[in-house]
Amino acid sequence: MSATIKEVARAAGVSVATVSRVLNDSGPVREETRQRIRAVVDRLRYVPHGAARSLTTNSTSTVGVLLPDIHGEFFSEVIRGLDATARRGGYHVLVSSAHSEPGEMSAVLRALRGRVDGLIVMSPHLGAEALQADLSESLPTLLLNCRADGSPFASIEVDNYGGARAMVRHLAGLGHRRIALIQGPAHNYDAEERLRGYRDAMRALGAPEFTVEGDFSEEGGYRAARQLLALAERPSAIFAVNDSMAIGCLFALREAGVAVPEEIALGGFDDIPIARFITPPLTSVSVSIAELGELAMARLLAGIEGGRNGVISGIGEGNGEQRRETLPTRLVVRASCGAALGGTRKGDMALS
Amino acid sequence: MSATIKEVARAAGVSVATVSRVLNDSGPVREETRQRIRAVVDRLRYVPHGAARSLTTNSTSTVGVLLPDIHGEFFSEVIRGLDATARRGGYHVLVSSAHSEPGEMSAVLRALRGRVDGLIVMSPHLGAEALQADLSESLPTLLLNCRADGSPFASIEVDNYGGARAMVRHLAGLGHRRIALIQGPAHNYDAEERLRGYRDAMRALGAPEFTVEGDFSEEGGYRAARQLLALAERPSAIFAVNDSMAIGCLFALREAGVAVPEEIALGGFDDIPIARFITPPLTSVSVSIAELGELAMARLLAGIEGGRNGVISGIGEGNGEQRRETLPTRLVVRASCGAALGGTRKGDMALS
DNA sequence: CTGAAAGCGCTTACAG
DNA sequence: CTGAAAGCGCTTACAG
Repeated sequence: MSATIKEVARAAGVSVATVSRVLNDSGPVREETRQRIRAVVDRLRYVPHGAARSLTTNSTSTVGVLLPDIHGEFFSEVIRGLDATARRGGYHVLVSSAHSEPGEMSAVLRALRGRVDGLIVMSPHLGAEALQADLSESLPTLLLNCRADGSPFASIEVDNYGGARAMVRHLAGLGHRRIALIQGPAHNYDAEERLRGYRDAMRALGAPEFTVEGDFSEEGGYRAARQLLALAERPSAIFAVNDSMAIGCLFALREAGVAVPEEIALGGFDDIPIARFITPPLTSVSVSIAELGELAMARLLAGIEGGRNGVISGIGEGNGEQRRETLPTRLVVRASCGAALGGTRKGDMALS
Repeated sequence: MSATIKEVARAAGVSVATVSRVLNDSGPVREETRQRIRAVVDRLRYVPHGAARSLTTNSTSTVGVLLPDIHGEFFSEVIRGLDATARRGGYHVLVSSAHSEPGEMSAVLRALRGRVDGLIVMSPHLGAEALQADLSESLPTLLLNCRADGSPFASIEVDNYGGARAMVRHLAGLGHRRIALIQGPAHNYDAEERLRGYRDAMRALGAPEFTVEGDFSEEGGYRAARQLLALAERPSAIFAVNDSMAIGCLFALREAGVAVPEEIALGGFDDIPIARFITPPLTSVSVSIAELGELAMARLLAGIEGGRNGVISGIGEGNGEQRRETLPTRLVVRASCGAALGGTRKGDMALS
């Protein structure tokens, strides 16, 4: 059992009120008293009891983060960004991951009451309206990579649409017309936006659309590639909507003896660290995930602090002034698309 | 603002004590009363206030998880396992990541007081003795992949040593003697254990040791490979102590026109999902990370519940009966080491 | 500058 | 089966 404020007070010969004041730097305290108390605090290794403080201040210094069932780098990176800026702001992060079913999501959201000062919800499966019932406008909330149209909450998302368009245009610029798309999981917002970008770009080019199902996994990319290879008229380029699938696809192409990029050009999305270290290095759309996490947390904390000060924040304050931000992507051209043929790692070219 | 227990009590025409009883299924309540209260709870969407409950029960239903600054799949997987079993047990997870400096670690550990019922600390940089000062024997604590010798806490670790030995022996079995090792970051426990496994195995074979520095990144593997290639007498096999480095290494070999596995055989560690989809597919040591997380959380929760019931648990109960568990690894043989030459994905062979 | 006391929202003996 | 009351460890007006 650790010490309580009462024990500190007794040991320092003061009231708990005074101890509280020096702990929180609130109210005036005689310098000598302050030092005496500080000394006792250190000696007793006293740390205020979180729950007690939460109860009286009605704030928890923690934010809840709900993440879907995601694998790989993305998850790590986004947490890294979220956690770093949370800590800098003096907040803790309560995570809950692997929410594929809506019911689970609801349960967790409920359980968080009184435990968090705000919420970051990443829900590529569920649109904002589906979440609405479980979200409270009185709790600062930020939607991440979520279909957020018409929701009263602020949101941040990656420019999936723009990134996908850029990739298609780049491939088209290299002379490709038969550009196939390996899709992401059904009902996934990121995947759908990338698909939309592809479609619009293809339409603008007057090129034939050409899609095959996928699921964001290497295995899925592999299977999709096999399907494409079985086609009478093969595509001249393949755009996998994430790098994992692009890598699975590349494996299938190599297995089939198809030269990349000579026979089929290849592009991915996400620009995971491994992308530049496969052969040929993978052209991809770069997304700064950690930055996404940082930005999201910064916005949420601003909303929380703003709400505390009665400032209108647009973060679940029910004022309808919900902010919506989009994080830009960047096309990174490497050898897999044929543009940088023979180029080495050093030859990375970035097109904003 | 959400409803409080008092409002529920008033609306149901009972005392708060009775409401509390039905909420917690403690004590007897007339069926009719129970139903009336349940109805009000639902109507008001009442959820008990976490902090208040924590304060009176002196338990938080949350466990803290401290993770080092790790990237990639590992992080996601371990969280997935931890979170899944925590939720199943009715616990929340407070994560804090990116602890590279000891000071940071201390600060976070302090801040967690009164916020968690137990702790999982993954600290490959710091040994248990370094953590000792910041850990309390009165708080159930489990050390993950941490140099835990002589600590009063329970611990779980991956069998890095055994996995590395298995890899070396396998390579040796294929006729290799000049087996180079690409090391992990200095002072990293996992890396050191893998190194130790390599050394012992090489010594047992009477083969010459042969190590070069690395840092667990693709880039580090790339650089290490360049060093090895510059050697007058090149190794005939390279064992990178993680897959990311193996992939960077493979890239360098290919760039230099060295055939894998014909000229140089290659092995990694971790068996990340991508391992089987690179060319050639990577022989690696498989670790079930999600399982590691599940096991760790299960042990911790048992310790927490046990402590609650006064049972001796060996999880930071100060009784010196600290349990130490090791999660086995599995060698997965693919084409990169030359054993499965010409084999396809389907040709994965697993040697326990 | 300092202290006594109320109150945050719960749970839990203790009575009845 | 049910309720009144104490208490968990804090913070914060309110007095002095």
